[in-house]
Amino acid sequence: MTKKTNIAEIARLAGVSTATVSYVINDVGKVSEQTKKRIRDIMADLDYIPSINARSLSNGQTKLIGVTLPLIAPSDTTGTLLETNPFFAEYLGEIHKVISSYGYDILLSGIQVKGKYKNWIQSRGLDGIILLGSYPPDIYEEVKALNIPTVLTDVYESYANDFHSVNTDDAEGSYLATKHLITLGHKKIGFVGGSIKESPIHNNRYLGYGKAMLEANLKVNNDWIFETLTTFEGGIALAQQLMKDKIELTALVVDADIVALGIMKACQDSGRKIPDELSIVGFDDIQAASFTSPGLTTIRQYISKKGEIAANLIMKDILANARTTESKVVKSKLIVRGSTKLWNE
Amino acid sequence: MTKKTNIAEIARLAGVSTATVSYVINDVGKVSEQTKKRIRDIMADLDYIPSINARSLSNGQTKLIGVTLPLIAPSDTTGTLLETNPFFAEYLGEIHKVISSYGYDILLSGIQVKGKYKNWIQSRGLDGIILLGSYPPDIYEEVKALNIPTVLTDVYESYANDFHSVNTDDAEGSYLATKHLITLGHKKIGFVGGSIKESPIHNNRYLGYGKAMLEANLKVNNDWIFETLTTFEGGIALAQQLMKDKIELTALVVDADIVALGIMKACQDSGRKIPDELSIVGFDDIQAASFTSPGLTTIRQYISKKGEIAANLIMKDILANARTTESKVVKSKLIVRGSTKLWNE
DNA sequence: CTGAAAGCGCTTACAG
DNA sequence: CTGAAAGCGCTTACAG
Repeated sequence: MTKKTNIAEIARLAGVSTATVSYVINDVGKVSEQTKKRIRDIMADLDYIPSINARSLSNGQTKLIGVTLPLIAPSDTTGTLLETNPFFAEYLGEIHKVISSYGYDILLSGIQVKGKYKNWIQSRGLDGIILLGSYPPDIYEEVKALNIPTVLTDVYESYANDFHSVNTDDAEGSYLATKHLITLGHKKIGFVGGSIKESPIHNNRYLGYGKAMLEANLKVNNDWIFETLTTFEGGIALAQQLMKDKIELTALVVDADIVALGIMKACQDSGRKIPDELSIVGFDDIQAASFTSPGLTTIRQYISKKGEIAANLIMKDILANARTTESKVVKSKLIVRGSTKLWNE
Repeated sequence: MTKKTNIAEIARLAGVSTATVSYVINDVGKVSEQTKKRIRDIMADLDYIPSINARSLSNGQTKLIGVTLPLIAPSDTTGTLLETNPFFAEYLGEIHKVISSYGYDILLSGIQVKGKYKNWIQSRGLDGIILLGSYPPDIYEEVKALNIPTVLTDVYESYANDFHSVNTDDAEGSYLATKHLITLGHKKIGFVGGSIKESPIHNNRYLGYGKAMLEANLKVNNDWIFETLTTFEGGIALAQQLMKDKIELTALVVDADIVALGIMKACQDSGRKIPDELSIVGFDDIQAASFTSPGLTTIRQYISKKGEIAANLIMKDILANARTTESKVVKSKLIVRGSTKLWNE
C-alpha cells in the first residue's frame, strides 16, 4: 500500500507549485517548454496518473455518461434485457466507442423506480445520459428537471421534443417490407406486430404496412392483423394458431425479427416450407436472421449508426456546455434473403 | 443552474456540524434519534443527494467496478465484440445485477493497449476489476501490480492462480457432447474447434472429445479434427470444404455454437438433411441455438451463473478489504434438441 | 511565465 | 451525543 503519488509530490520534485503541474497536465496556461518538460519527465518517472475523481470535484465534470435500459416488466433486469435484446449490447458498444475517444466512460443502469434513477444521476454527477428504449412519462419529466444533456432513442411521444432524439424510419421500413412482398406478387399479406395501441414504434410499423397495401389497392383484412408479444415464443404461438386456423395468407410482414424467427421455426418444425408456402419479412436484422435456413428477409435497422449519432449528440452538448434538441432519423434498408419468394396465382 | 445543495447547507439548516450530517448519512456514530430525524427531514425537503464523487475522494472508495472486454484483433471494438459475442452482454447484465445491489456501478472498457488500461483503472480509482476473456500475459502482470480485487474468467493459464477465477468445465462439456453422439450409435465423429495450440479453452474442449472417443474405443482420426475461426463464417467455410471433400463423418462435435450454426446452415442450404445425414452438437447454448429448425443440440454454459459468481467474488474482497484468490468452476449441461439423431449402420 | 490560496463536497480521527 | 478542523487530490481565478 504505497501512497499514491499526487500532484503535490510532483510539484515538490519539480520545484514548482501544484498550479503549474496542473497547467501542464491540462496543457493550459503558458508554462515554459523547459519546466513543462521537466514536469513531464518527473510524472513519467513516477508513473503519475491524475485522479479523475479529484478533478471532477473541482471542475464539476465527471466524464461519465449514463446509459439506461428500460426495466418495464417486473421480471426485467439489466441481465435479461441485455441477453434477450441484442440491440442494447450493440448500442452500448457503439456509444462506448464514440465517447471513449473523448475520454468519457459509460455508466450502465436500468431504470425502474422513479426516484432511484434521479438519485443515481445526481449522486454520480453524470455529465449526460442516453435513454435506450421508452419509459413511463414521469421519468421524462424528472430527467428534464435535471437539466443535463440527454438523448432519447426510439421515442415518438411529444416529450421527445424536449431532448435529443434518434429514431429509425419505422413506417418507411415496413412500407418497404410490404412493397417487397407486393412486388413478388403476394396479395394476401398479413401483419404481425407488438401492441399498436401502446407502442408508437409498432404503430408506425403497422402504418407503413397499411400504406403499401392501400397504395397497391390491396385490402387490409382485419383478420390478417395479429398482435403478439415481441418474443420468439410469441412468434411460435402465433404460427401454431395460424396453422390451426388454416389462415389463407401467402405472406407475412412481421415487425420484429425475433417474432419472425419464431414463426418460421414453428412452421418448419411442422413441415411447412418457407418460403414456398409462406413468405416472411422481418424487421431489425438481428444477427440470428442470417443464421437460419433460409435466411430471413428483413428490414435492417442500423443500430450502430443510431448509437453513434446518440453518442455524438450528447458529446456535442457536453463539449459546448449547451442544451440543444435535435431529432435524427436513421434510414432502414430492405435485406433480401431466402424467406421471401415469388407468388404466382 | 441553481447551486446544488451540499452537506454544509444541510448542517446549517439543522443547526449542527457537517460531521453530524455525515454521520446520519452513513448511519455511523451515535447521533440522537431527535437530531437524526431533524436532519433526515431537511435532507428530504431539499432533495439532497450526497455526491459519491466527493465521498470517494475522502474515503478512497469509488464504488466502481471495471469490466473489460478483450480487444485482441486490431479490428475489435467494444461495439463489434458486444454485438458478435452474446456472452459479453450476458456477463455484463448479470454482474450489474449483483453489484448494483451493493450500490456499485460498472465501468465498461476494452483492453487493447497495455499502458492505457492501467491508466484507466488508476485514474478512475476503480475498486475492483473483472476481466472477461483472455488477454496477453503482460496484462496480467500489470493488473497484479495494481493490487486491487480482480477476477478472471475463462483463463486456464497459470497466472490465473494469482487472482479469482471463474471457468466452465470445458473438457467435461465436450466429453458429454461426444458421449451423447456415441450413445446414439455414431462412430465416425469429427471435432471442430478454435485454435487448440493457442487457446486453452479450445484445447480443453478438444481433450473432452478425445477422452470420450478413447473410452469408447473409437479411433480419433487426425483427418477428422478441424480448426476454424470461431465465427459463423468459419462454420460455413468448413462445411463447404467438408461437402466438397466428401468426408465420411456421421457426426460433429463443434466447440462453439456460432460455428455449429454456420455448418448447419451451409449444409441445409446445400440440401443436406440435419440430423438425418449429419448430427451436430454445439457448445455454449447461445440464444440462436434454439431459433433454427432443427434446434441445435448443445452444451449449455451458464454464463449468468459465471457472471454472478464473478461479481460475488469481487464484492466479497472489496467489502472485506481482502485480497483472496478462489477458483470456481461452473458445470455445463447437455441440451438435446433436434440436430442429433440415432445412427444405425 | 509562475505561485499562493481558496474551493469542490465529503469523511474521519480526535477532543470534549 | 456533537463539533472543529484537517485532509482527500485536484482546478482556477487572481496577482505579480
